[in-house]
Amino acid sequence: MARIKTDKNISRKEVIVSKAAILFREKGFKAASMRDLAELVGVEAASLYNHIKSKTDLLHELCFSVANRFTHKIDEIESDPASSIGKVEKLLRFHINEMISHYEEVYVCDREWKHLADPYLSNFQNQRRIYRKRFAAIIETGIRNKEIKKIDAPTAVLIMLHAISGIESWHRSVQKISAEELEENMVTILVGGLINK
Amino acid sequence: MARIKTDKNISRKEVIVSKAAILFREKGFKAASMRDLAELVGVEAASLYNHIKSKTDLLHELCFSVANRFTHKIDEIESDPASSIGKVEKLLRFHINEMISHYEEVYVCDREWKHLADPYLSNFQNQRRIYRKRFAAIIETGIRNKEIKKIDAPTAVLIMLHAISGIESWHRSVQKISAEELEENMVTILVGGLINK
DNA sequence: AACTTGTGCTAACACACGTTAGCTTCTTAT
DNA sequence: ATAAGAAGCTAACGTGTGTTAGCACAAGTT
Repeated sequence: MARIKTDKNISRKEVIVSKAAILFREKGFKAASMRDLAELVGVEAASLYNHIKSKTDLLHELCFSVANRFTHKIDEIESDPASSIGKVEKLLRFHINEMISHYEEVYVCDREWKHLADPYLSNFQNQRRIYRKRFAAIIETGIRNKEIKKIDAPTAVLIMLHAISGIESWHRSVQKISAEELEENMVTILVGGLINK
Repeated sequence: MARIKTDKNISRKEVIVSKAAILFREKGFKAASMRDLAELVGVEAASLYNHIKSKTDLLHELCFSVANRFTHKIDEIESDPASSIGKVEKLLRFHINEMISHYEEVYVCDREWKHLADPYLSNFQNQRRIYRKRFAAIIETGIRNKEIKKIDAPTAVLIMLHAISGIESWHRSVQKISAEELEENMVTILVGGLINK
């Protein structure tokens, strides 16, 4: 009889959720089976249900924990006395670091949210839409300030957010530059592409 | 008895493949069932097999037709007497236009290739790796020429390619800027982020 | 020590999936 | 008109899926 190993302060459910992130990232939500997950956790599939409600629930858990982190960060940044370009850079660096250090969860949230079920799906889409609007608003302020080139702000947001998800390829590459170098390169190119002049 | 409608010069198989692109884009490869596809085509699921070999085969078809278009384009651009930055811009514009006008196929190729089966999977990964190296090589030449900032070329490639896949969000947004504006904005930001001063 | 709760197991269900077999019907060429 | 091939249908297969029921053992509490 195999027990799920837990360190102090980490519930068995949390262990399952984080293993699920790894599995969903690797295979995709639909292609990952509960039996796969059970094997990864070291237990029989049915045993998982002592800790979780359903497979979809795992996805909820992952998606909203990530989404909430970003929402809190943009709250913080909006009330930060920095220039617009400074705010953009801060947000960008936050995204990059999240993608580097919480790779699996962020990636799964990014790519697999489509498989959420209503009402979570609508909630998620809403939260996402609002986040992007707030991000775009920061850029628009920068454009009015002449800090930022005259560009379409939603397009700029879309470029940034998707460019960041490219860190997935960095994670899987064999010859990696360091995380710090990666961050600096991304900021140089992306912020460099926005700055007026 | 419902027949698959075909215009001149479009085989029934091609109709199925292009409907598959739409479906796979919307639901993801694994979540899309052959019965879904059949309904979209206007026929019973079993009837599809008079025209195609398997579900996976549809994915092969899609992925390689897209990948080959990009391979041919980079062949063409490499032997083009343009500056490095000019080459990058041309390739970037090609990607953007492909993503705009062959949305479903390009998107599916981008996101669902993981579900290819060997040996196609290895072939695809190989082709992709080589393509990215060639793209990076163009950028590296530009860096040596001082046309392009001193950055990590593979990172620049990764940013560009992923930024482009953000056009997905543009497609699904209600208030769209025009395709031309989108292209110009993306080029401004991305090429602008590379140019040395 | 006794009891309660938590955690695991095996077995099984109901269902959805990709695909095949076998037959019918429509289209086309002789 | 008829034969041949293309394209459709229904029925069914085997398999893998998420999940539940029912039971056994372990841990924690009184």
